Amino acid sequence: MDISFILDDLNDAQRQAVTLDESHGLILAGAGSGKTRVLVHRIAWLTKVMGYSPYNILAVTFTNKAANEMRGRVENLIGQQAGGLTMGTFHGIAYRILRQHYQDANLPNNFQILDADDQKRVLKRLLKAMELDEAQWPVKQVQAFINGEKEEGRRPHHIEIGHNPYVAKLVEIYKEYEELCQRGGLVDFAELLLRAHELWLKKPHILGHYQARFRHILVDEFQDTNTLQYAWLRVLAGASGKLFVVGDDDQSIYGWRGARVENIRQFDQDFAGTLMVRLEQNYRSTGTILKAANALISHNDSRMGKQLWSAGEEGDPILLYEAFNEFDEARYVTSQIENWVEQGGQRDEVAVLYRSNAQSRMIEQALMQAQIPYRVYGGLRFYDRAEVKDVLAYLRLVVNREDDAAFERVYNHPPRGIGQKTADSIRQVARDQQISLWQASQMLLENSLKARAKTAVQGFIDLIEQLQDALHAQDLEQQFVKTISLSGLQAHFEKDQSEQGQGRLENLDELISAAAQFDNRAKQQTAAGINTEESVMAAEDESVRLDGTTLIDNPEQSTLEEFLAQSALEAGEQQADAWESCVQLMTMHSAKGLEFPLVFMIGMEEGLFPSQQSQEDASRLEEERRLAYVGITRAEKQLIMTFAQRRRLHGSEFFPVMSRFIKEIPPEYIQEVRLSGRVQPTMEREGSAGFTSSARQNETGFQIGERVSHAKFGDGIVLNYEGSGEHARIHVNFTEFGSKWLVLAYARLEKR
DNA sequence: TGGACCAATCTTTTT
DNA sequence: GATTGGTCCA
Repeated sequence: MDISFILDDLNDAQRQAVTLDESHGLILAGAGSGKTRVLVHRIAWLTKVMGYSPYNILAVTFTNKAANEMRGRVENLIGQQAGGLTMGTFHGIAYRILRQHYQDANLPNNFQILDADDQKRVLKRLLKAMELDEAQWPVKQVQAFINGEKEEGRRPHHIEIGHNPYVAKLVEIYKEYEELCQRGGLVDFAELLLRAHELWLKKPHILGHYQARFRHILVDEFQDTNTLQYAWLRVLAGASGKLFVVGDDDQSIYGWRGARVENIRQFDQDFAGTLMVRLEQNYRSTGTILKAANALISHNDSRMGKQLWSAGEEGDPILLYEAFNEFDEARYVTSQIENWVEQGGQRDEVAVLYRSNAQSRMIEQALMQAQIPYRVYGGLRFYDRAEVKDVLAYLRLVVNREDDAAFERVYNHPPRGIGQKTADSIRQVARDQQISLWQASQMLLENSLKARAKTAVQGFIDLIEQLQDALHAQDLEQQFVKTISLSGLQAHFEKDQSEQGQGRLENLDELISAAAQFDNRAKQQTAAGINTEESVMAAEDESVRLDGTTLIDNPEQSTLEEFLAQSALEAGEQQADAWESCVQLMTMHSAKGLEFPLVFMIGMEEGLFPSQQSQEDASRLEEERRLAYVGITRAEKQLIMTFAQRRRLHGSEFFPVMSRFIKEIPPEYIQEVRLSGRVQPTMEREGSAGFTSSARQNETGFQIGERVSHAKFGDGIVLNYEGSGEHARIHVNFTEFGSKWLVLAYARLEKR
């Protein structure tokens, strides 16, 4: 058999990884070293050469995007056979397993997924019901605690309380939250994994099935796994399954959300007979960029060790620009992008990377002014939008009346006269009786409710019942159309003539067409069902079935339920103006896995990057350094770093120092930019437009050193001023209150 | 019930 | 400084 199509375009290290024998594999894949290629070719090798059925292979990723890309590339390589592979995110796969064995997992068959936002709302309500002060028990912290414990695999009874009353209370909340979710058939993200893990431990025959089935488990971005995911993989692999994990300890940047670099560092100790392969040849960046990256990351201790190299050109030095302030920084970035385009470059070949989202604003303004189209990554994605979630909540309630999270979201949205008091009494009854809000409403209807409230609540109950009837025997698209109109959401948003209201209506239309599309695909899948059935038969054990390819083809689940699950598990791409070539703006975190010919790293300053909060702790600082490493290695041809002498942040002025990460790059790879016609910093003042550097004009009417007085702060001396018009601000050192920046228009300063 | 006003907050984010 | 969440009032 001709296997050249699998091996021909691989380098030695890649080939070694792809052709590993029956052992565990740990592939240390540097940035741009072809890690996806190795995964894809490994799958081809296993199926075409080693003779494994696609049904014996599981490939796990963190994001849907990665899963989709892998599936596409495997299909290109091995064609139709790829359909039999089980591929997906940790959460997606856990979900399918729970669906398949919902009874054994002690879940109702219509259980719903609670996304992070829903979870927060549920917790908020719970804290209120438990009469806990929100200032003392911030929802965010409680949420982080519960998710953190779940991700460590701990239930409330596992947690060591000791004599800590604070922890004791958190555990109590965790416990109540758990009961609430169980009653409502609600499963949050961490719960998906934890339940699946517990299911395996409790039901050996189910575990045995999956262990027998998944002979080879491939994992992408292994450095990002948390404790639970690691345990999950370990249990699944069992004594005979083979793990093939690909990752890069130097690119571990999610420690703050539970990822453990230790998982990749200690892998070969936990899995005997692991063969390690290093992929160090980089196909992305110039020699200079790689050397700079290598030098930077070598400042971290406890690395597994890796040196990226390239057979390509050395390329241009990294450019370093010291801006006067953030305006100047943005202006410089913009002018460089204009140069790039003038010299024949494309706008979408350019990425501007920053540490925190707040930094995008300046760049956006400058790009807008220069009329350069751009796209900002991050922010709300489609299924996260409020109006979309509203519609989904109605449907969730139709599917599962016990879903309190959905009930809370829509019982009075759009407004239908169920006020605070009525809602409170419903919640009270629900809590006292340990029943759902839905049941509590019905109970209240039977006895104590004033006429007006009664009509309102009855109206809502009738609406949901009516919706259910209306949806019966309709296709998915019609179900959404009906829901949007009957719920009153349509009319509600139509009333809003603003741009925002119009946008919401458009999103609802978009949701309808997403539903139509999903339905079509579902029907196609069913039509091709014979094929699927055959392949399922090929699996070794029919006693427990897992449909590996899709969520479809589960007779107990309606298309609507499938759609609801998918919308929770895949928040959806945020729409981009696809037809226009855009400059890409994003955080360094979201840049991981991407590459661009021209990359800017802006705000390279102590306090910003590395961020203030990471300065003290050595391990967090190392993570920041890895983030810088990720940023640098995104660049293919040219890397430009900038920092500013002064920067306005959170409303006040700072004078930052250049980031240590720049100093950690040997100077021979860096070229400092000096602009010939640059305005002297002391002379430079920003007008209200922000990007003109005219000489200082004093529009304030005050002089530096002048004595002034303020109604609240008393007497002081003018230190400085800036801006003009209504943005003009003045810096005053008050005798009693110290120095403050005041907006001149509001301060009503008086001369003394 | 919605608008207006005030206070608190300000890494990074996928599922 | 800008956003967000909460509270207060017509």
